[in-house]
Amino acid sequence: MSELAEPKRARGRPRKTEDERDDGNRRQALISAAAQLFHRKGYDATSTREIAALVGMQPGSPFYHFGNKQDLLLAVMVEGMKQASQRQETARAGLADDLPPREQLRALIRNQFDVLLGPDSDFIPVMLYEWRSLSAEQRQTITQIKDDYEAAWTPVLQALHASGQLQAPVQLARLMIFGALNWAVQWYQPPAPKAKQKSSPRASLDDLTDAALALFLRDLT
Amino acid sequence: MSELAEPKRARGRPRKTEDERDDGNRRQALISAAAQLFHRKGYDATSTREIAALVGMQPGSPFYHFGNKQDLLLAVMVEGMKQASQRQETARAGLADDLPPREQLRALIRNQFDVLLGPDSDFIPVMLYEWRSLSAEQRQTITQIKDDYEAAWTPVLQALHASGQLQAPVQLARLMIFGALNWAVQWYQPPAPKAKQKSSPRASLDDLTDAALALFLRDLT
DNA sequence: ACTTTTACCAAGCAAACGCTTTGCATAAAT
DNA sequence: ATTTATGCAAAGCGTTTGCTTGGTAAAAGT
Repeated sequence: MSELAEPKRARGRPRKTEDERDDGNRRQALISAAAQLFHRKGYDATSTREIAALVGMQPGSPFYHFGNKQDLLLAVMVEGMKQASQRQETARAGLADDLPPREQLRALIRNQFDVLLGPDSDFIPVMLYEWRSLSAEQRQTITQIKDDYEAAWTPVLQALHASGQLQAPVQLARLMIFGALNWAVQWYQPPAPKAKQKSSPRASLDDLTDAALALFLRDLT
Repeated sequence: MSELAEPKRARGRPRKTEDERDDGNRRQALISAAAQLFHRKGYDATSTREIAALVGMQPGSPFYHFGNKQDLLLAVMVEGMKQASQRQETARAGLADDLPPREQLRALIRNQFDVLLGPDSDFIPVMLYEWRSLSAEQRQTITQIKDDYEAAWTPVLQALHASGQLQAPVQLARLMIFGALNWAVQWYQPPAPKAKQKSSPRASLDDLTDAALALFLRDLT
């Protein structure tokens, strides 16, 4: 038998007053929540209901902001690449042009570790490990953005190759270097400040950067 | 209206005759099919029905051989690691012990590329990119096997570090090297034998091995 | 000859999923 | 003051999914 429809009055959800308006940032909240969950559990293992719950919405409401789940995934990746490109651009702008290529590479690597492993670093790992779930056209979109991002590395690597500090062919070297860095998402755990660190003292992002440079480059002494 | 139940007689599925018996290898067929699909589409995006269909079974039948889908995933990974360990062991056995460490590393890297990118190389990529879908205990199982596999690299890297050919700290170097190699799953496309190769001539696995050695090691001339 | 085990098929269940639809409260625009 | 647009809530629809259950033909064991 059907239950009697109880009089649905406004429940305890706090209504927004006029001074705490959101403009467009409920959409941003959805993107952030999706990035978190996609990173922790993966795209397929995350339901749109979970994302909605994390921002305090009802199960169907995210589909007002995004046509479907895939579009939300794409938005996460685009947002991540936008941030990463901005960071990389400001990092490169902060360096003198005549700085030795080794130091330019150091800055690029350090920035990449920050984007991959630093605080609020859910977006890029999602892009790296969930792009299979995009449609073909969406894939092309982010591939283009990613290629632009990675293109900034090539001249630096070419300079290092010309000076003999980098021996491997530049294009393959670039792919392998990105592999070495991006793979850190799989194993890196940030150093625990107050822990005893008895067995394996965890490395900082600066330590990783030093190790990467030592691995890829030979110094010309 | 419900359709009339048509008399269900045995349909055209070919019954196995006695001389084409399978013994235990229907289970193996399931593992292989699962490895293929998990590699192409990912674990979550692959249904057990697809796996069953690929080996010619009915949707419920795989659960006779495996308790659930996760167990099948674990079986794929264990099978892959068993093969990889065997290959690595025979590759190491084929080398003289006093071979220069650089050549030992070359053999290890070449074997890893084979396992990752060679023919029938679905198992290890699945292990590398789908381990999140395992339960905690299952993860521990394959982590142990993987650690054993990777442990073989440490003495070689230590020898290279001692001789000055490898500058980075050994443990971080190992992680980054595996990253560089494993990442190739994301971008490598085998060379097309008859293609024109006008834009980017695709590299062979030997080329990749040479590039990796050139990237990581400095020769002592 | 009889029983047990193996390896499935055939059918379907319950839950979860992505997504749609309708409606309503608020704010902005006219 | 009235209309329009925005940003969801509420409810649910249809499909897909992992998995179960009951049966059965063939092989293996006794």
